[in-house]
Amino acid sequence: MSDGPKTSSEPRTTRGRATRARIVERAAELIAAHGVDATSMDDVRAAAGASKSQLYHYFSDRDDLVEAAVARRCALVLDELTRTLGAVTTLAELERVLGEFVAFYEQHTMGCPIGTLASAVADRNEGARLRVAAAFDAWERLFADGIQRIRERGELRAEAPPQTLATALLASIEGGLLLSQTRRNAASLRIAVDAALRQIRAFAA
Amino acid sequence: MSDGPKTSSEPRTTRGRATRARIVERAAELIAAHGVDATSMDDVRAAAGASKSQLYHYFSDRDDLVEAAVARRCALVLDELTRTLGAVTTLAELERVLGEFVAFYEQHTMGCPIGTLASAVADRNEGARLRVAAAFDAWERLFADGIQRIRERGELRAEAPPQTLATALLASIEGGLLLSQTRRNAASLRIAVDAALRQIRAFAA
DNA sequence: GCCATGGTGGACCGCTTGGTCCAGTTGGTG
DNA sequence: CACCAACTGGACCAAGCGGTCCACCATGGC
Repeated sequence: MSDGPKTSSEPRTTRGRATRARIVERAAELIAAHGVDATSMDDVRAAAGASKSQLYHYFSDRDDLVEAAVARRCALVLDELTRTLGAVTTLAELERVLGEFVAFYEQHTMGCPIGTLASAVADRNEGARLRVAAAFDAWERLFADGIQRIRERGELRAEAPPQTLATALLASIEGGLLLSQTRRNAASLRIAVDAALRQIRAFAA
Repeated sequence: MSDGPKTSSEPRTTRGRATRARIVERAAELIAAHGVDATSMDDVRAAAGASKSQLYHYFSDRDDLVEAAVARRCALVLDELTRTLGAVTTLAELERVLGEFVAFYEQHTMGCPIGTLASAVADRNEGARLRVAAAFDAWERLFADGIQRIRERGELRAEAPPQTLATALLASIEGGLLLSQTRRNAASLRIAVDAALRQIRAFAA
């Protein structure tokens, strides 16, 4: 489950693990800041204070490093999402969390950390694509589990379908973020999220 | 309204206009097929059967050509969308058109022609970003106008907000396409579009 | 028929890119 | 403490990139 067959070599010493981790960490930061295509191996090398041979010692090629960095970034984002969504058990909490989410993007005009990776990687790096797909799955499950808890609590009727509602909510968020990023105006995101939320509320008991 | 201040020179002869158009056309095709970042000036040059000096005669730099190609691609896509959405006047027609839309993506796994451009260009080419934003606006308006016609026809109640519903529908489509493209499975798109449609149907008279 | 202007061909340039190679250092184990 | 695999540094390379330059061709108004 750790990773694909492409990885050059797994570090065997403490120092090696630290070096590899430093490279992945810096690569993930650079990619998050400037995008996959605008991040070169040499940028990573410099930021990590490593040498060329180290990059190619731990990663078979650029795609391999990108995949690791994408996986790392997804893990970080999912940590944050789990922290805010993992404990949601009421409709009010879900609405509050999503409200804060939208409020954040009203102040920081940017794309979705995961969605941006998705379209940068989808048709070009199969390994990285799978990592992003897994991140979407995990995010969607956080929504689905939360909705299910709300339902079990009795706030939603039994026929409310958590999985479907979660998919629709995630799609609204991703689409809303793309529209808002392109328009440099968070209004679209707010409308999209409100619509998805209304859809859920339609199943209120 | 024609274009920005960056354009090197507008062709003054029939031959010049043909050459410029050929370059833009091929650039738009290559970008649609392989993405903005994977399309080099030399790829365009070869595909258009032109010389380097011609590219830089008609466009000040790569960004300028990308902007023109993006605008061209958006225009083509919008033509098609206008053809299918422009005449929608009933809920059933809207549902049919969207059903065909989803069906298409169930067979051809790919991203949204416009959405893909959006995220490739949003933070890197301001001129192109504005073209994509305008395309989103036009698409959204096609939806809004259609919903309004449906409402005026009496199929939707007076309080149905065409503009808001159009934004939510577009966001659902874009998000659904991104999820489906990443997952290589059109199920997410179908769910997202169904949800948006249900939202509209909720205002049925 | 001349000639200015717009259009064209393609060699050329400096730079960055992903990737290779090998000599040297480090550090855990027998 | 010796050894060997793991690790490191960085010079080096070919290919591809965006972009420049200049000599040459086409054409329509005088």
